[in-house]
Amino acid sequence: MARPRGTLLTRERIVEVAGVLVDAEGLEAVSVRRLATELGVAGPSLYNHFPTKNEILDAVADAVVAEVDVSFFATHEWQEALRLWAHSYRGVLLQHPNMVPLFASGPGRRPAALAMADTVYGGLIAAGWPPARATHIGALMRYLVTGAALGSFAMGFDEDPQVYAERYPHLRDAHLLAEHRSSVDEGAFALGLETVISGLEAMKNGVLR
Amino acid sequence: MARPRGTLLTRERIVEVAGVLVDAEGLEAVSVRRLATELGVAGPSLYNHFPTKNEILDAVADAVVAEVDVSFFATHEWQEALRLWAHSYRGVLLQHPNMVPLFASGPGRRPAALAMADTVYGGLIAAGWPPARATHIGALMRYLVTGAALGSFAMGFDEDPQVYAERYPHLRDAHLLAEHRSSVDEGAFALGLETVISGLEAMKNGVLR
DNA sequence: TGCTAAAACTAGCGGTGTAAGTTTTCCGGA
DNA sequence: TCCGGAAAACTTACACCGCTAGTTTTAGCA
Repeated sequence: MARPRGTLLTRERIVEVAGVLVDAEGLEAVSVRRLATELGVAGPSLYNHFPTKNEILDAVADAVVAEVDVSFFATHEWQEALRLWAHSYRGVLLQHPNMVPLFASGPGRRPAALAMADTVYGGLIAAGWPPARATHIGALMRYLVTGAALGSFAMGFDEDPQVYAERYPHLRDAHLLAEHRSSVDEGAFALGLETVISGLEAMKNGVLR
Repeated sequence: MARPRGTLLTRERIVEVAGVLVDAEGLEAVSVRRLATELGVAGPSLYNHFPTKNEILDAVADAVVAEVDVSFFATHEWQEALRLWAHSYRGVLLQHPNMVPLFASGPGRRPAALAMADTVYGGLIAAGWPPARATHIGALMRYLVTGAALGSFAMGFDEDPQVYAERYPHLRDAHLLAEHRSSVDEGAFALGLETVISGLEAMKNGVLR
């Protein structure tokens, strides 16, 4: 086959199939040849649409970020908007756990990530926050959400309980955490979110600093 | 050469050299053959000491975690201990930016990570926090620190300012952030840390909930 | 002293990302 | 309407990757 009649590949289709493959089988399952096979195409054909495998994965990550709902900043007060946005953000990452490592290495300056940052920053400015603080708040929220997603993904207490008891006395019951992990994660995340938001509220009202 | 007179390789030496290599040239520079060359040894000899390349990198990550200072929980009140520990933790990660992706994929249950969790959890319990809350607090701090390290590593506004002005109106001056990045990161991290700690203080005194 | 386990080696397998060059199809301009 | 160049698929191939297998020599212990 040389050039086919209809176009077989588009950036969109490549990104979509790659995303499905990552979700289903993990990052290591995505090789150029494997992804091409999944698309019904021979290996290096993908390089007609992307210069590099990493750029494909970056685009996948960006498509995921695009799922985050930032509409709240147009309809709610900044406190509630932050809260709802953060939960949406975290929810999206939790739905794609295999992609979390992508956010640890790829640059956070793809279109969807920038659009999200733009909306959040704009919303905070409109709410009266000084630019420097708005920058801090946006960054801080990102830390919380990505840190939480990363933590959920990476942590795990599933070894022999006896080993724990001997070596790490305070973690004696930590092996129990495995089954409660998602609830622990939610609790810790909510704790952080609420303490931060009420701290910010106090700061805005001049109670702090 | 068959088996040499003196031992050429030890786990410690492998981990140490691998760490130096990651710091100097990044994760992709570490291949088994390259690392072996750096150790003055032929490729697969490393497999006499580690079953897998990933386990080498896990050990490197764990050695980094071991640098974190957790002694404060024995000498300070829980608020100050949390603060000092978090800063130490973040400082260590910032000194090894190339390793950040390791913390996004590797399991957080290597010895040093567990020892750190044990100390923190124990300190919070000793300070009177109920176990469930102590778990949340420990997890939350981890979210903050790793999220911040990850953010510092991944973020970057260094493209053409004109592109920003057109597409992301609120980020018009965001390209300026590149030069102030470390100060922004520090500010955002400190903001999170302080709001969280004072929120926790209020909670412990029964002001909240 | 002799045996076993350890620690290095060499050779090689299947897979990886990507470059190079080829062929065919599509599409815009004369 | 024709035609030339870009686009999009292909095949081939390279250098490297993680890792396995089997070999040899040394070290340590009975």
